Amino acid sequence: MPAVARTSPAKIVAAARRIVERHGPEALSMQAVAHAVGIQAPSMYKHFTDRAALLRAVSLAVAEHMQRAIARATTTTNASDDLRAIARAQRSYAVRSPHLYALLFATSDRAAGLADADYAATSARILDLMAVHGEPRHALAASRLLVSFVHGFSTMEAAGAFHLGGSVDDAFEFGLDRILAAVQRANTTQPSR
Amino acid sequence: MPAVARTSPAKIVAAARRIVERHGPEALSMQAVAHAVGIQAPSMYKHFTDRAALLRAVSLAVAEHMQRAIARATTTTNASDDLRAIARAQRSYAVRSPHLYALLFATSDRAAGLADADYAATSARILDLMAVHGEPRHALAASRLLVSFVHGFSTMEAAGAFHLGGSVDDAFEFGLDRILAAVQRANTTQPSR
DNA sequence: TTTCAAGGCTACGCACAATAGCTTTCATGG
DNA sequence: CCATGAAAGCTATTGTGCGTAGCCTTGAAA
Repeated sequence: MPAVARTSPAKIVAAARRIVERHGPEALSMQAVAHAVGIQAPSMYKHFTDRAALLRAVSLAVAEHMQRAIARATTTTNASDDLRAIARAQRSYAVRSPHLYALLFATSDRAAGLADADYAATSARILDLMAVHGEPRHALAASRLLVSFVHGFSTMEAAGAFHLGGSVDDAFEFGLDRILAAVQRANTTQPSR
Repeated sequence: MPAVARTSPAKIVAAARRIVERHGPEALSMQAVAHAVGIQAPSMYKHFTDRAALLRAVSLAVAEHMQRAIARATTTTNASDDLRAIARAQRSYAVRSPHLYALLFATSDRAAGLADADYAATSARILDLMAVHGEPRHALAASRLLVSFVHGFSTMEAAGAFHLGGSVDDAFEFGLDRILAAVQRANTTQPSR
């Protein structure tokens, strides 16, 4: 290859990620990232075609990171425990890094939204686990129920929407318990009440 | 009052709302709104201190509009029907106007997020209904479960996240059924299975 | 050693937010 | 019946940020 190479796409993404994590996506200016990696703003365009592309790269990196965190959380001992672990890992990530989490679901004019393929791995894992934990014919709907709850809860918690008192942790566990019980396979040891 | 008055805050908010609804929040420039109401961009600042204030006003108008839609949906015949109706109304709104819906939950640096008070009415209504439908001591957690599901599902549907086939409508009704059954009061006529 | 492209730079154009300061219009009070 | 003053408009301007144009440097490869 050719010339001096003062930085790299990976370093740029890392710097951009840090900025978004701390100050939100609108704080992500090409200039800020450029200075963080020691180059001038226009040189950014040698690595990413535009700001949207950079944001997409950050989204992708975050998605991979979160999927790894989720994968690490599963114990593979039993399906419902794994579903719980995935749910907790997702919420934990969302609350710890709300800006990064929001990025994954941003729909704003396709600026940073991820392609279907990026969710495929985790979706498939949840679907498989749900087919074991519950009735296979309801596995898709049950997965959507669980995933919607976890995503909605995490988003609202991160946005500070739960302000009526009561333990937010307890509410999450309550929801998790009720959902898993409600979609549980009939012939299991634990009865539904 | 004083002078010509070619427009009004209400008209400006209406125009701004239309722009956000159609093209998303980032399409909301002061110039675009100004032209839509027939004035020049700097004159906008005679009505709103800055862009964030305008966006906040739009959020508020949308919140009121959606709350009215939700209030209209309730039949007051029985608690679980009302909870279902509220859930369906919220999802319907989110899917029909995803940009406006997203605005209500935007946390981005407090740009457009709403204050606690704006949610109070609907929150309280759901909490009351849930106290009737389910065990009162679990009403808060059960409300959070239901609301999280509805919000998460609506957001993900609007973002096009449900792409694995199957009926999205059915999945929503499935989730609603299971949640309401799972938090139902014990001494009710309808058994949980 | 010559070439050439990657990766850096400065200079620039454009879009948008926001401010400054002027002008117009009408409602009110002398 | 005017004089005043505030509301609401305007043009001009500044600042910031995206993105492009075009030049320079360097090292790898021919």
